[in-house]
Amino acid sequence: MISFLLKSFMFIRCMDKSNRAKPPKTQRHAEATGDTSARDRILKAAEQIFAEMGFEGTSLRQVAVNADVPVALVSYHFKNKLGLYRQVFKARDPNTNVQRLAGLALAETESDPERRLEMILKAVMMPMLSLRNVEGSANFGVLLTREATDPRSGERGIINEMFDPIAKATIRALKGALPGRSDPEIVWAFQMLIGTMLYIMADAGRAVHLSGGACDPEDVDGTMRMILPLLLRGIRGVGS
Amino acid sequence: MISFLLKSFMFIRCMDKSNRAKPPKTQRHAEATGDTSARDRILKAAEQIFAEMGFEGTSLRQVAVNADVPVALVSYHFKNKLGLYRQVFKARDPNTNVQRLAGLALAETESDPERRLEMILKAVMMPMLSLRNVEGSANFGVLLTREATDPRSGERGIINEMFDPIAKATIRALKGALPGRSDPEIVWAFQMLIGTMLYIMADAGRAVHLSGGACDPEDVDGTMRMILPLLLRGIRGVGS
DNA sequence: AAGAAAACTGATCATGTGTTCAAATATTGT
DNA sequence: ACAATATTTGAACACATGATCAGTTTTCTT
Repeated sequence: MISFLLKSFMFIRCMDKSNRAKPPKTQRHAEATGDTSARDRILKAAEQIFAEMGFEGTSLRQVAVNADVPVALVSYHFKNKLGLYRQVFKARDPNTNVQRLAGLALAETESDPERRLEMILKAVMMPMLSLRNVEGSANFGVLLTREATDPRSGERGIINEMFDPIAKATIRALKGALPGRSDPEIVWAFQMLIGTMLYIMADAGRAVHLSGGACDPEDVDGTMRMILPLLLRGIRGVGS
Repeated sequence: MISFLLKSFMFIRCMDKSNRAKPPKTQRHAEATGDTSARDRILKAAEQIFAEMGFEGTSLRQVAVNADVPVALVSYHFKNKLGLYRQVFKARDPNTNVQRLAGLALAETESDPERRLEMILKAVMMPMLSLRNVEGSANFGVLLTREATDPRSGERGIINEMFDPIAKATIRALKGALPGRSDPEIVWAFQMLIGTMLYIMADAGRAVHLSGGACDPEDVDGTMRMILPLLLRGIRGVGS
């Protein structure tokens, strides 16, 4: 009788496990077999929920359910809710910022100042905007916009830690491409660039709504074709 | 003995009350005497905390403490956390949007298209940016930026309900001031305008940080002097 | 002055939160 | 094969949350 109950329990437990998207394996085994490790699944789920609900609005239990792991495993891998949050950014950091720095380096080689400025803007915006089209990366732009406009972001220090290098490199590049401009002019131009980019990344249908469908941030190429001349003309200015 | 205990209790209770910043009065009495009513104090405290902590991160208890009222009073006046949130926006709506519509109407009377476009941009941006300098209003810009970039904003409907009129009026004005431009061009220009404005409003020291102190959004006039030409040149375009 | 309505208050509820812990299981290095 | 280490698991904790309610006080109306 007891064994029957045990078997029933095991069966139910087994069924429950089998409902999981992917059988849970340890990290190293997962890497070997090509499966996503539990750690990666947590990160992926966290990115999505953090983007949708914000830092405070996200519950670790919801993350755990979406990642198909028990809650305690989140704390084991990332110690804290804040630790998980920071790791989500850390995981995205290299991919986008390396692309940007490479683009900026390319721009430096362009002698025509007209085209040089355009390349700088493209180098900064493209790696971010095109995340919308990369499988499973669509949420990061929203998350980044949240963090960049959150007053409590300073305490977490993520923006300063992770985006100061690319920000300063961009400002330096702009200064090189726009000789004669004052430093404040350059920084404000940079702020306009970032503000516009963030707003587009966070857009959840407002552009479509206001334009009757003509403007859609999902269409990265179309968006760039329209927004780049606007920023370019504004930053380049009348005379130069 | 019982009366002694009662008196002690009353005394403690009285002391507790006397610690409150302002003696709580009912709404009508408060209006008559010029004091801030409990309802207004709740709204004011809510705006500040919603801005700092976000919708999910805000606790009604914290709002109640800052407003110096018992928690239950918040639910009494605003039914819900969401009800409170919506009322914070409703309370700010007329002041800013009336100013903007008035500014747009003024711009319509300007015949010089050059100056007309400048007046439109000023009409849209100034009422928002200058909130930073209005006593007790500094937080609303941050709150609005949060809401405008929150994916869950659609469910609440605040942005669509409250800013569609001014958005469409602005787009109409831009279209009038920029004949020959396609509709998508106009909408993307509008998005750049709003994105830049929101990012500046939400700025919590990043502009100062990147510019070494030269760029400070707190200085509304200085900010407008720098950011307006950038947007103007971008939107106006080369030919016109 | 008296009754009606509005404003206020403290207590309580069910629920969900982040985090911790000891025990079980799997993987690795020797 | 064995010990050491890394990962996984369920249960539990202490605490905060939004919301509700009955009862009191204040204000308004007549």
